[in-house]
Amino acid sequence: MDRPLTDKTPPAKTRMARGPRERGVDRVLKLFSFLQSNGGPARLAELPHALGAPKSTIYDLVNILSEAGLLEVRGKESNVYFGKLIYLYGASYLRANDIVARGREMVDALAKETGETSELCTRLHGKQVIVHARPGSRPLRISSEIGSRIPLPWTASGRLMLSQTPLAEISAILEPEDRTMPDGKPVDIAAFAAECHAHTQLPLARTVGMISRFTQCLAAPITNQAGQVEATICFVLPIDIPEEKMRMLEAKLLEASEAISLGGDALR
Amino acid sequence: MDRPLTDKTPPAKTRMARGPRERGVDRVLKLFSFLQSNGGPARLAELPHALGAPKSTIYDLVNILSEAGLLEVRGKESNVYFGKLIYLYGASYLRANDIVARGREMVDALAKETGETSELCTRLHGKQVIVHARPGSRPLRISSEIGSRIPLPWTASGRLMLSQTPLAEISAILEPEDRTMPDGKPVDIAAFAAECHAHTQLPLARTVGMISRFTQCLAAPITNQAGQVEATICFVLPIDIPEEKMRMLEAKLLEASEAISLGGDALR
DNA sequence: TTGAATAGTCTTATATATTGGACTACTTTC
DNA sequence: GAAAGTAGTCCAATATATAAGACTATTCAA
Repeated sequence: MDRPLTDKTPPAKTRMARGPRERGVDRVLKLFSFLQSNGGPARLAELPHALGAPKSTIYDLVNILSEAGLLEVRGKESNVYFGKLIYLYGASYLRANDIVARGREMVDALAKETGETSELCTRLHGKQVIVHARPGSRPLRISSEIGSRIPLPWTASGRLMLSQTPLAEISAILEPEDRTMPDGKPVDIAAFAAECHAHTQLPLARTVGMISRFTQCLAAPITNQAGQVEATICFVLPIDIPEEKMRMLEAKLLEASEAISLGGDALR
Repeated sequence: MDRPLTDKTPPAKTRMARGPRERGVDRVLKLFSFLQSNGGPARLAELPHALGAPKSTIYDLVNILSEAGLLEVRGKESNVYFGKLIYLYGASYLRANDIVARGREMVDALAKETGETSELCTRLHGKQVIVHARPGSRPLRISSEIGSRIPLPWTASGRLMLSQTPLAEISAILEPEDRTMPDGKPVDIAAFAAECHAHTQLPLARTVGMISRFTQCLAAPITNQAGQVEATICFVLPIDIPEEKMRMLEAKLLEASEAISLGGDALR
């Protein structure tokens, strides 16, 4: 959905170390996180420095993880990246979450049908994550990398995903880093929460020129059986789209949203 | 490719514990492995018993992992399964390994075009793994779950994936559990290695009635830039397929194999 | 309601994983 | 070929994560 100013996935937060030694599991989480934000393989020898971790620890853990298949180490440069096994686990996730599976297909269909960039988003802590995206057929491609994370207040989807969340919880969810708008202004949490809650009755959300001056975003919720917003589908559009086409896209999106959502229609 | 007698993914091996306490990382690996072989969410309270691990450890680790997003804990039953983040990491793997990405597409295309069940396989230790599969249009569907693991000696793909591997290494790769054929007979490693090496010159591999009496498998290698067999594409077919159609399928498969492989054509 | 079973939390001790750093092996540079 | 740098291995010490188990909370049955 709404697109980031930069495609570079931000470094991503992990729990702070509380002493001179750090848990193996935490090191692994940071390693994964680093690899993803790196966007590709990293040299094994670089990792200790990049992660602020001792050489011995990293060499040990990479050994274990690559032996298991979660990581792969390649070439004489010892390039480290995610391995087959993690891919298979990801596939298991997909099989178990058909909302996501069906959402993906819907995104593809919408993009193909309308020619507009379409995305499937979810929430991870205080950010939305682009889970799947299909660029439209416009000459100027507005693309966001899969996996890129954007603070919830920056996006239309974010408002939908928090539409059922009470103020206090919203406040708890948003990390300090998620409380600044793209233009640098701080987020007024109360006002933001109000915007979110407005969408309890209003399935479509729209933000205009929020992340980029020249784009707008139109989003619809996908709800699970319990009626909670689990994900959103959205279009990323140029701001100057004709009124009529806009209507059409809104209709399509609503239709898609209803087709995928699993009932309990809290958002009508 | 070749299909398993049972769809149930086997428990999968992990490094043995060497004392009264076990490393956190190892517990995590076992947990992941268990979840996958379980085929779906498991109750949190069951996990300590299922993994032979202390309650406190598992509760602790699941907390960390679910907070990170690698696992998700749902409902009042506390059902534990893979989370969004692991899916995103899997997607990163896919982006970095376009052999797999293109192989998937090819499998879909082949299945659609020929109506036969088609699969993409890789190797993980002594087993092959089905990375992607598309069932054919036959009334009797021969399906293998994505992620299911089959000992290399049971499959045509296995022979291709070991075609460049020296006997000693093959012997090291095959775990005890991978050295028994479906009918219970032990694998003659030397003979098996010879079969594998035969495929250095011969791109197509075929096994008839090996896993199931009524099916055969036809496989072709996918090589990386270094000319190593990284994966295979294959058809799973009934044994009684007409000679003529067989020829056609062989041609298709060869063509596909050449289209995807990244050169260094060690296998001609 | 009581009782029993199941699920989850918290604390404390000790077995060991993490760490620093010395050492080796390998590359690159001059 | 020597020197300097880079990559990887190995070992021993101690900070702490794992584990045991007591405890609390919740669910279910009668």
